[in-house]
This record gives sequence, C-alpha cells and structure tokens, in this order.
Amino acid sequence: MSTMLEVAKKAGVSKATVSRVLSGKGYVSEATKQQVYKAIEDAGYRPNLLARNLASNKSECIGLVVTNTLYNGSYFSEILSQAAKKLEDNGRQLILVDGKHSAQEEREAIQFLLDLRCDAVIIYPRFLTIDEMDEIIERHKQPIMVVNRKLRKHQSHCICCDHKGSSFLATKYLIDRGHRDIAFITGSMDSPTAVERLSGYKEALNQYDIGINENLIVLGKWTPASGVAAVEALLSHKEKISAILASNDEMAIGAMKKLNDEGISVPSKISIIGFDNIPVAPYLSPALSSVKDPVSSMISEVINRLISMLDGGYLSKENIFTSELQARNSVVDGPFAVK
Amino acid sequence: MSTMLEVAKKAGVSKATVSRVLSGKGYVSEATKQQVYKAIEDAGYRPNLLARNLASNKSECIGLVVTNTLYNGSYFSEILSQAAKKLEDNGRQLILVDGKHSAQEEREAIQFLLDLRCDAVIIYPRFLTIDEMDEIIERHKQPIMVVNRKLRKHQSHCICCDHKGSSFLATKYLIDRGHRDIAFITGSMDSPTAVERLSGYKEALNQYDIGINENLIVLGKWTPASGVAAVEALLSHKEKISAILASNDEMAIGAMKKLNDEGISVPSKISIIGFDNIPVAPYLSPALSSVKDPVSSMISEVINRLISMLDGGYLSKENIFTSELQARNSVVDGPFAVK
DNA sequence: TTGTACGCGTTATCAA
DNA sequence: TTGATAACGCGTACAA
Repeated sequence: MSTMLEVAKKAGVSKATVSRVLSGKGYVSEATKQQVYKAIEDAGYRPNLLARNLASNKSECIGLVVTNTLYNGSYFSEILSQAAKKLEDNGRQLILVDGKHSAQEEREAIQFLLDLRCDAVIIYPRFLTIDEMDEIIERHKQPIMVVNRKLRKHQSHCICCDHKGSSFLATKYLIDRGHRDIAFITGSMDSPTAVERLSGYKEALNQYDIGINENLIVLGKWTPASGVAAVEALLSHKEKISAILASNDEMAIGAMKKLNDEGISVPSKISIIGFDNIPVAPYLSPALSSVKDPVSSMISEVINRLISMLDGGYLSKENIFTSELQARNSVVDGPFAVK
Repeated sequence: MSTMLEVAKKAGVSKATVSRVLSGKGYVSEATKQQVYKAIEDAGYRPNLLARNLASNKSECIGLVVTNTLYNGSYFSEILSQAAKKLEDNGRQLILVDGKHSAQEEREAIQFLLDLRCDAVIIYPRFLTIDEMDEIIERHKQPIMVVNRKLRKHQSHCICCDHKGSSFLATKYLIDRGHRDIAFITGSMDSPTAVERLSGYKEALNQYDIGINENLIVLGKWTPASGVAAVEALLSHKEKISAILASNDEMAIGAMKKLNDEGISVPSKISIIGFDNIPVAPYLSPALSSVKDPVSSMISEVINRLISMLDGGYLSKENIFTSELQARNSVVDGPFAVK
C-alpha cells in the first residue's frame, strides 16, 4: 500500500500539498493539482482511513447495534434497509455490529463502535436495561440513540412506539366485531415489547369486562415453530376460541399452519392477527392480518435527529429534540367479524 | 477520552508498560500490573482502536458487502445470522456495509472496508462482474472472498452454488410427476442467479422433449408484488398451466396469493415451487414448496476458509483451497403429482 | 501557493 | 522488568 508520502515524492511536492488536494481545502495551483492527481493514479494510492480518522478525530460513519436474535426475520431487514436508505444520500457509512445474545455483549458491541470512533451509535436493544443505557449515554460525548425503548432521562435520545396501545387496539378491534374468546400468543417474555403487547391485550379485555382466561394465554418465542407449539397447547385445553392474537407475524404464520393441519379453517373458523406486518404478511391475507409496527418511522426519525445533531452542531444533549415519536399502529383490515 | 499516556502517569509508569499490561505481551511485575489496572479503572480508559490498528497494522475485523436490494427479505437475514454465528467464537468483528445498488457503489463499499484496513472482505455481489472481482482480488493483499459466483481465476476465493442444476432438478421433479404445462417466473434478469435458474428450467424441458412455450415464462423482480403481477400476466394468456416454478419464495407467495384471489386452488389445481426456502416457507406448505438454497453452507464455508487463511498464515493466494463447495440443492417434498 | 514540523494514540524495538 | 523513542499515515497550524 502506497502512502501519501510516496505520492508526494512522485509528484515532486510535499505531503501537505497532497493532503490539500485530497481534501479540497486550502489553495493549490491547478498545475500541481494535476501532477498530484497523476501521481495518485500511478501509485494506486488509497487513503488510510485509520490514520485519517485518528488525525482528524472523526469518521463519517455511524454504528448500529442489533442483537443477532433479531437477525432471523423480516423485521430486521426492514430496520437495515431503512437505515441504509436514509443514510445513503448523507455521505455517511453505516456499520452494523452484532449485539449477540446478552447484555454484556450488547455493551461490548457499543464499546467497539465507540472505540472505533464512530461519530454516533444507534442501538436497537434487546437485553440492556433503560437505566444502563441512560448511563451509557451520559458517559460518552458521541450521540447514542436508542430505538424501541422509552428512556427515563435522555428522552431526546430515544424513539419508541406504543406497543401496549397497538395491542390494545387490535384486541378491541376483535372485541368490537363480536369476539369474546380471544387467545394470545406472547413473544419471549424477556423482551419489553412482548410484555407490553400482552398487557395491551389484558387491558382491553378488562376494559370490556371480559374475564382473562389464563388458558388462552400461551408463551411463544417469536419463531414460527413456537407459533405451532402455542396452538398445540391452546387446542389441548379444549377451550372455545374464535380468534388468536399472535405477538408477531412469524408466530401467526406458525399458528395458521397448525390450524390448517388440524382442519380448522382460517379465518372462517378462527381469525388470526399478527404484529409487525412483515413484507410477506399482506400476501397471506385474508387468512392472516397484521398490525403494522412503525419500525420504518422509528429508524427514519432516529437518523434524522442524528444527522441534525452531527451536522447542525451538537452542543449539549438535552437541547434539540424533546418530542417523542408516537407513531400509532393501525390494524390492517381483515374479515374479522365473528361468524 | 483519556489516553494511554494519562493512564501511565496516573500509575506512575511509562506508556510502554501500560501497553504491555493491556496486550499481555512482555514481562510486567505483578505489582505494577495492579497499579496499571487501577489507573485504567480510575481513568475510565478505553483504547483507541484507530490508533491501535494503525500501529499494529491489523484490525481483527472482517467486512461484508451486500447490496441493499437484498435487504428486503429473509434470505439476507440468513446470510447475516450465519456470518455472525460463525464469527462469534472467533473473536473477530463482522462489519456490514451497504453495497447499495450499482457496481460503482459495490466497488466503493469494498474500498471502504479495505481503507479501514479490515483483515478480509467478503462480498455477496449483485452488480460486479466476475472479471472485475478477479482483478480486485489480485490488486489487494487482504483476502477477498466472493459468495455465490464462480470466478474465473481465483477459484479458491469464491463459493458458489449450482443454481442451474437445482432449477433443473426442480423442473424434472415436476415433470416426473406428470406435469407438462409448467410456467416459470424469473427473477430480475440482471442477476446471474436469475439467469441460471431460468436456464435450468429450459434445459429440463428440452431434455424431456417438452417444447418451451414463451408465454409460460414471465419476468419477475424477486418481490411478492412481482409474483402477483406475473400470475396476472400468465392468466391473461389463457394457456393451460398445471404448475408454476417461481425463482424465489417471495414471488411464489405473491403468486399463491393471486391464484387464491382468482379462486384457483393451490396446490390442488396448480402446484407452486419456490426457491431459497426462507424461514416461513415450510409453514406455507402444502400450498407452497421450496428448493433450499445452500446460503448457510456457503457463508459458513467462506468464513471457515477465511479463518484458516488469516490464522494459519496466508501466503500466496492459490495455494490452500482448490476445491469448490458444490452444495447440492434438494427439493422439499410436496404433493406435486398432477391431479 | 507551498513546505515544515508537530500531533493524533497506539505498537514495537532497543537499551538500560 | 522497565523506559525512551521511533514508527504507523495523515491533518493542520504556521512559516516561508
């Protein structure tokens, strides 16, 4: 790898001049500029970003941390494609690193990006607590944004969404159409999203004076296979069921499969609603409907803020954004009246 | 951010000693070791990876380039989750950067990772030609591995899979079960994979003396929506059709949807086979079957090679691996006999 | 308009 | 067992 010094020698100028040509800052005569260009070409010169970033103390790239437990599934590709799209015209690079599967590893992933001197870090957390994230944000001068969690202190650094509310609405939607025997398949209960969705379901039942039947609530793990297992468990209880709310689309698809296999037709006998509205979900309707999760909006908004912070002179942490994105979920239409 | 120098001062030793403690190389007395640890703790010290990598000339991280046209879809998450899993125990970081949507941008993404001094780069190309990649590999000392393409020169640097062969087999599978009127939905024809899958289909028809009916071949774009459109086009021709081969599962799902909407039952009236076997695909059977693409094996194998190259002392490019992974696709069972 | 020289935060090579 | 000190490749005042 040839260095700037070699290019300088080839062009018969000093390092500083080459640097000026490259950065476009400072005065360089047209003649020497051409010589330098030629020398760069000849040498096949490539700047060393490590050296550049070290010297200039910035990197033009922002890091994203996502647990790999999320890698399986369309939800994740949505996050990434949004982020990529959003950053595309901004001249910054997105670097994704794996948060693996523990709080410790999520911490390390963030540290890694910070140690690499990324200009900012976005985290879609799975294991870290909001208190710890608040603390991490405090400890670092680089902006650290948190997606899908409501932080206690640094509310300008987080974007979240009302999972409980959307789950409440989806349940209400079914109730409004005459359903009373609504089963619920949870996500992994170590995930706040799973907890919130369950609680929205319960709140709706309570509000409409429908008793909560614990037999109708079964644990899932976000995967299609766990949706199959959940329906198996539900059927074993021999309870009456007219609708199933699954905490995500993958499980809803598993549930659908199992019901079909058992000869229970969907949606005429049992209605199913999932969450997230993954790309293929609309194509599975009318068997399946789905609540749209505002991932795209969240990611998009978070990057907007970040860009403002970075470009617009980012002074203190609490000074720019105070509002929260409260993108409201809406239930996709489906033929859900009880037959 | 405190530096090593500050830590050294706090501990009353020199930079060199701190460096030794951190790297675990060289002799340091237990006593000073403890002082240094304490000073690191006190200072909240974090190594600057830019400086470290610059000085040591390595980075312990490997880059991955994927076009964002692939981000939408389960196929991509499979690539990433495999790569992450594989690298997890290896102590290396995976850095994903966006290849965006042109050859130029794919080039730049590779350059970026190289400029960042990644130890190696894996590319899942979409637009770059194999000749250009051969050339890129030649120009750089870091190993550059190519997934899903057969290179001309550096065969030890690529992993590919026999898309034509698997498409041939899928077609044959249908023919063997009595199908003669088999429609084909292509992928985007600027993708080699799409071309190969089409050619496997044609070859099978030829081999069994079934004429190729151009009306039964329609262009798709990999998306579910394009699957819908493809079926629409097929139906408009009023040709007899007993089976559809879609070049990926997403399009197959779109096709399924459209047929259902038209009251044509799947698979009893028309059988559908997709490709890739995305996570939800098995749960859509028996309506849909899918040919498993060996992505996992490809990614896994490519990283195995890389690790050997990096750890085992990588000398010349042509000297270690010569064999190619020829993971054979197998058709998932489905009830595909013509009724 | 150009060059000199120092700093960025490490690692690594010698002496001591 | 430790400490100077020279790289690593680049940015950037400052001087010329």
